[in-house]
Amino acid sequence: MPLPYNQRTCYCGEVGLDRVGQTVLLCGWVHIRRDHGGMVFIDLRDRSGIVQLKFNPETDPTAHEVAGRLRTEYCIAVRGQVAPRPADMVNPNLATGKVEVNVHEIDLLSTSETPRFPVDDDINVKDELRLEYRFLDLRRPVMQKALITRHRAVKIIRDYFDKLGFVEIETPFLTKSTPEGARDFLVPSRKHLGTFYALPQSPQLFKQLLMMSGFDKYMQIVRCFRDEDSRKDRQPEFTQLDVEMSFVQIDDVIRVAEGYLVRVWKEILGVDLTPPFPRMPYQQAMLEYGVDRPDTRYDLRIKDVSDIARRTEFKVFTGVLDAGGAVRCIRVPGGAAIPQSEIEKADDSLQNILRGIGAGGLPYVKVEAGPSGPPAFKTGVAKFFNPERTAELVAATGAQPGDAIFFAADKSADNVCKFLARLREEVARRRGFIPAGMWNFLWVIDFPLLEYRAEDARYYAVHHPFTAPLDEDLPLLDTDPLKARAKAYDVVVNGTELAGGSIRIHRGDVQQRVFKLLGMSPEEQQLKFGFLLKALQYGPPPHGGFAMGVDRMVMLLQGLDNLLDTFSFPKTQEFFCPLTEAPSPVAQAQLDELGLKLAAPAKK
RNA sequence: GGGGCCGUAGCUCAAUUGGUUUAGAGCGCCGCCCUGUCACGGCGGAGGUUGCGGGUUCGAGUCCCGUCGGCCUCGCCA
Repeated sequence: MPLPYNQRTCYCGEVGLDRVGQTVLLCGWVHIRRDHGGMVFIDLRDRSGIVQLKFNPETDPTAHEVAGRLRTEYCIAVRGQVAPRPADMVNPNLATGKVEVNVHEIDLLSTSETPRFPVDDDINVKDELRLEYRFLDLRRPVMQKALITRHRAVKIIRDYFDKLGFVEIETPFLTKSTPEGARDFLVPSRKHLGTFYALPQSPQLFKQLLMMSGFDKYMQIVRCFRDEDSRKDRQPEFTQLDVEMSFVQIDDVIRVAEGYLVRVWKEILGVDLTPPFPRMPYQQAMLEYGVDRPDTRYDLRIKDVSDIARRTEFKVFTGVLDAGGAVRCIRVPGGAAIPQSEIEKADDSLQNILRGIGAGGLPYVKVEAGPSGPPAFKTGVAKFFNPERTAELVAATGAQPGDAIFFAADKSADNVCKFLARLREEVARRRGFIPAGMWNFLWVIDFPLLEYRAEDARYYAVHHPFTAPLDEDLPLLDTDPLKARAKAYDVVVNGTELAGGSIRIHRGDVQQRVFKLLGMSPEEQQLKFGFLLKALQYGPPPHGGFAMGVDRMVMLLQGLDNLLDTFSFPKTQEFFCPLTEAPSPVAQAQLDELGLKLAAPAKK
């Protein structure tokens, strides 16, 4: 019998003791049916939770008859009376477990095929299948919670920035390709045959132009597109909080960014962060942690022991040092207890993991109490350390009996960083050095402005080509560009880069100098960035800002290690959408209209 | 772009060195029974082109080649 489902009285999860005696009208999906032949129980689910419905054949034969035909995921509306459960029938596992609804009327709104997987929190199903049936996957309470949390985080951001006087301004999705940086997604133009728009990798230049337009506080929650291979924490399209401000220095931007992070963590997690967050120069991060996004929840800091290594007889050490490399190590407290197999034998041994990223091996020593007092080394490369070198290394690392010391040696110091950074992570995880519930926020600052890539023999911008150098490093652009530091900053939390930004170049002459350093001729500069250089001629204000990965933030807030569940409709690693089957071939007529001819027939 | 692992019932998995008939199990599904369950229970049942194509072999889920898809990883991601 038809029920006025538009007159729903409340959500399932809101049916509690306070509603006992009330008549409620509920809408939702059949979570599970328990049919006793006589009495039928249905768990009804909506986005708020689950409540038990009771169908009694004696009092409500018509409704009971319908209930007997219900199956999982049928969509129904019911009207009935809320009743307390008998004391011994209370279900403590259900938020609404103290009550049930005696259903008098039911309306079967639609039936359902048997779902390909249960609509439950704990499922063990391949991601691909979940994506194909994403509409069912998203019915699962844990997913509903994830998307609602995402909504709340975004709402907090908008409220926060609105209150501070920021204006949210949309920027184009169909824009100009900028070959610098990631690979662009291209969109062919029908009006201008043979030319292409690119989807924005970020609204970087538009937000700078908005500063030149006088909107001195801009923000946008915006989709960005990068056609680079995905990872479990990377999707081809993702969402950024994009912020830009005029007349600011680094500290001003950092204060604004810290403010919203504090609010989000407080309001979503109830966690009190205490600004200002610590700041760490890039150099220190690389030396002590091996990465520009240090996880400071555990120590295991890297020590450079090149001086000691040089005076050993170990050819691996002396060899890389002669070649201008470095020898560094980390001390692992209690590391002597790590079994040999885990260090060098097993398939997933530390050594094999390091070899997988290019290390030659994993030299190490275990530390034990020496016969006459001072610690001694054993196993591994212990034999290359005479008593003097041993004492020096013990002093340098603070090693105690029972520890292990792992070395990385390479003729490239960058590689040494890479190896030990990976080792830190791996050891911390395996040895349980990562404390739960800790949120270590920090700013990494003083990034180099440029890096040099030998493969095409030119400089590249570490952040992006619009980042300003530190004022005192400006002269270095002509003398020693690699030494110039940038007015750039990244927020790192627990080893994840969450946001990054910079003060931008707001002087045309400086911008052209940087472009030139990046190997761009004046003609090329005009071709690629003429509009920026033009705008810089009309009273550009000093400005800077940052961008933050919203998806990544939501991932952190929910304790996920996978970005997929922060998106409503994500894609697989190969950028395929199992739900819509995008991308797909298009009609020949569409290609003709765009003046496109395929070099090879489309697959599938 | 490179490397690795994987693909068997609706789902998650099993199937000895290539060899036993009809490729199994749990869950789910279908039917009947059951008035207080909430992991409901009992009895019965259906369900498979082992991703796809080729090859080796007396014989292939198992071995080889190709292909499609998924995941991990290196490169890449200013």
